[in-house]
Amino acid sequence: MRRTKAEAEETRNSILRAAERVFFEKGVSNASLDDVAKAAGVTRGAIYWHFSNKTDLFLELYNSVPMPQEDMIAREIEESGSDVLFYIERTAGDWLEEMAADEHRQRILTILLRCPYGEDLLPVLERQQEVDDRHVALLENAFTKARSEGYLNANWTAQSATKALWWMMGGLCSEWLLFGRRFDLAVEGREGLKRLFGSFRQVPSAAETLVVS
Amino acid sequence: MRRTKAEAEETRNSILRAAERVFFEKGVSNASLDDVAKAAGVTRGAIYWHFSNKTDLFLELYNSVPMPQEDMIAREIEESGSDVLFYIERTAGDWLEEMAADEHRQRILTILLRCPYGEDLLPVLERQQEVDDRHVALLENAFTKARSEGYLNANWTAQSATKALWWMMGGLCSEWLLFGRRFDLAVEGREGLKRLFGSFRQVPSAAETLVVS
DNA sequence: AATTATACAAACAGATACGTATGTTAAAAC
DNA sequence: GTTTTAACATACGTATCTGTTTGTATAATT
Repeated sequence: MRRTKAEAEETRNSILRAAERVFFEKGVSNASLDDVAKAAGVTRGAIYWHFSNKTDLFLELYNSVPMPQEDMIAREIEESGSDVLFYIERTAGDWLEEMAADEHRQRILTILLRCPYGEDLLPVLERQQEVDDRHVALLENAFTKARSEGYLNANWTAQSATKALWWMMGGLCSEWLLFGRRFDLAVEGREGLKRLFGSFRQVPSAAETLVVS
Repeated sequence: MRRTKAEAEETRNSILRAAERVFFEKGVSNASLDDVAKAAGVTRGAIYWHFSNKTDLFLELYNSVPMPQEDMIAREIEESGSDVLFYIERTAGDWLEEMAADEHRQRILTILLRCPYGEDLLPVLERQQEVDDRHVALLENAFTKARSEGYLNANWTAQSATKALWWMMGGLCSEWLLFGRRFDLAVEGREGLKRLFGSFRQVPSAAETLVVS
């Protein structure tokens, strides 16, 4: 029964959403296209009409997730006049909060973390690495600005601060996503960020003044 | 052709080592028992003789990896008289170095990170969580001792320091293992540890006292 | 020395899962 | 109004993987 173009696009989207759930629950390589089809309320025929195979479906699923606009973030960093560190901390905390609230993102990221990047979906891995590299570069720029404006503790370089933050965020999210969300991501995350950025800011002389006074 | 008991144990071990390589390369659920058998130079008959199925093989592989003796670490923490923080930093750095040198551990950990913990190998996940929880508890004890002895900066609590270190180590290793070892784990790791522990130690008043005395 | 149990290999049967080929219906195109 | 074609469903053939069964040579047992 031929559907209208809008309806077809609807089924395509429902297949993508079903693939997201099924891939998340059973793992990409463990899920069959029939699982996805049943979850979407269609048959494998519909999947093979809209996508060429499972790898293609996975790639399209990966492409369907909207990327955060890095340009905007970069511009905001430029414009964040006073305390750059405060802005970075707030952005990181907000990102955690969005992650905790958005099951869509959680599933996509979990799938990406767990997926066995063997040969066929290697382009996904490479693209993911590009995105990560750009994010790290953005962070390092921000921390460099913070250092040049005297906000960064002498103990930290822009690079080491970037990596410390990046790895902490990564470890935090990995544990939360891969090991069953056993804590409140936003609360624990913001607490950790507070401490880490406290140590970024803590310039000894000022601290001494604080303690002495 | 029946082999002697020693030879049988040898083939069992070769199957386990082959499973480690194959699971690492193709992913657990994507690897067939025939792949493992061929990699081990046997047939599936040998595998089904020594193990009951793939899940059992995976569990035995997981059990075959020797656990670091926590008791010893705990005792060393107790005995580390002077600077507990220095000991923790050194232990963490050594752990990274061992990881970088031991391809065996790398593969096992990668498999564990990527494996789709669905239903059947849930006990593995739970045991892994227990191990992690004990490690975190050990760390927190050490940091508590560090705090009570005045080595820990007022900016950090024992808990927040524990989590910061834990997440940073986790993010570091996850990125290194899952995304293709694009940097020197030991060097970058020790650098990051140096900065983080620098901020742990940096306690103005105590440092002042130390310097003055 | 004969028997038995062990350590596998080889063959077999059943279940998926994949890709394709074909069928079907209704929306477009003319 | 007829034809065409898009959007699927259904059916088919095939490869693969699994679990079991059977075969077999040799070490261990008696």
